[in-house]
Amino acid sequence: MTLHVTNTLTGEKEPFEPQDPENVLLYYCGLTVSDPPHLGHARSWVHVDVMHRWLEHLGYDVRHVENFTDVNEKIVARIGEDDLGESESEVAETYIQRTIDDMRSLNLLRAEVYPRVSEHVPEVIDLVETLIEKGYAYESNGSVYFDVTRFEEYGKLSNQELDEIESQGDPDERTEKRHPADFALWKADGVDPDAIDEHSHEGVDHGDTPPEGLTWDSPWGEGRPGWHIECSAMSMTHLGETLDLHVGGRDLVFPHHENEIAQSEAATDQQFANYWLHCELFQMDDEKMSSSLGNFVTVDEAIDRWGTNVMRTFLTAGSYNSKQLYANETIAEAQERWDQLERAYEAAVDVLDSPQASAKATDESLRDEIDSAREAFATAMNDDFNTREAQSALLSVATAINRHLEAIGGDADGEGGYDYRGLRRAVETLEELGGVLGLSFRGETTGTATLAGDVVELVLDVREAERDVGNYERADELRDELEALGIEVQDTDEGATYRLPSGE
RNA sequence: GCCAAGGUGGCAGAGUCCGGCCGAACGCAGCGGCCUGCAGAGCCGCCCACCGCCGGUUCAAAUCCGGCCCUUGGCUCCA
Repeated sequence: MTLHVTNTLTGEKEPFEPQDPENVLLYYCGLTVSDPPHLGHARSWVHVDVMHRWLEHLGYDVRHVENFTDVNEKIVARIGEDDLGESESEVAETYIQRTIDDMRSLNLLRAEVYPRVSEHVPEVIDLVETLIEKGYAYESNGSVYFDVTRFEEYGKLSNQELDEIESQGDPDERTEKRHPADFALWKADGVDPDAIDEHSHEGVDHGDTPPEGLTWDSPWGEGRPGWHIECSAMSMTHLGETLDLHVGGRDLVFPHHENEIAQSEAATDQQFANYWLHCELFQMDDEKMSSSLGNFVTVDEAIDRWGTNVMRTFLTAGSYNSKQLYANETIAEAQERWDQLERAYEAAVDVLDSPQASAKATDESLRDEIDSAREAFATAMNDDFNTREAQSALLSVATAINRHLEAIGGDADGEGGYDYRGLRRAVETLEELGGVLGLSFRGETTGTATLAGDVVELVLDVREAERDVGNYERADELRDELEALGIEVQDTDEGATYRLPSGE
């Protein structure tokens, strides 16, 4: 089965065929860097990252471009707040750095480039000029608007009729516009102080001298790029006129992506993107998580608390295009899934790297289960990146490992022994397919050469001595105390084993 | 009001495009058993679903068609 994706443009699940059979041009609508990234952003990032990884797994060379919108009145509104910075670009850089740090801690593959609006203003101006020349845009009081009535297919992405769209943009723009749904490509002058007020955090008062944003000279006078135009300018600059995949949040379908299509296709007469994929949003109780509602958990808080692997397991616990419930219970479940994978992985590595792993032992059912898990994983991912099903396939590898270890058990020195080739295949499968989900197994087993590990072993030796003399009360205390530190202790036939908390 | 997505067990979440293998996956929670000094982990088994409601098509529907109810998102900044 080949890869199929759900295309918002058609509403259908379609076979994915990039223009060039070896390359995929992927554009992801990145953030406006005016607030710290939250888990909602992380959810989309991780899903795009998984798409990227799966496409590479399928053999494509993925050219992934992701922008930072660093010119926006919301950024200007943050000037002077906390230690964010004293200018629009300083505030933007503060948040860009934070965003990049978060991306790294989520184990995201790097994009080919992360273009910023402030470095693409000449391209924006060129594009706006083209649109005016072709009659799709008009200047009004130093601002330039896109004329939606000239673009016949306007509304094709969000399925709306033009006369049902009431208006776009600030109220005071409306007098300058020919049609209420026309949207700004270029805005005259600097940032409107009212906009600063509107976007400032509560309690922040800039007084009589509101901060000012950047402006650029243009054929229409000093001004700033409109909100939507930058994505068209940047994606064309770095990926060309027609993208294979354009991905973004569901909340951007209208007006942002609709407007991108209009301005891009009007300018180039080419289809802007062949496949539009939209990531669904988090649900918190009965509303979405968002910056503007303030009901978010930041990425760094989440990573600190749960760790990268658990967060990625959580974020891929549903399909990218279905809503996900954000709740402690759903995260705890992800924690459990990840622990199962990691425990099985570590157990397999332990045995694999032991003399009990035999060159001749073969466990057909282990091998069969790995093969069918690999197939199930591929089928799931090819079916519109069904990450939940993919996780399920991974878990079945873990079960197969445990079953094999259970079956051989303490009898490894006897007839059978552990199936070296089977376990090696299992370990590689977890690494490879887990890697597609961006999960990384620690690759080392219990008893590592860390100081923490040495100390734990020391405590376990003491505990073992207590057990030998039947002092179970003290032994249990020691175990409880270790577990209070996050160290899992397990008594087995070969003595106690332990797992350090992730990150240690 | 208009546009879009969705309503599946106690929770979460696949399956719906291509009707039958769905008496509904995977996981969590719950219950038994194995193992264990105990616990955990693991293994084996079990419990819980008339798949929002009503009607239709069909030999056969969670899956197709029609109507209705409800939820969420978009129509203002938003992943």
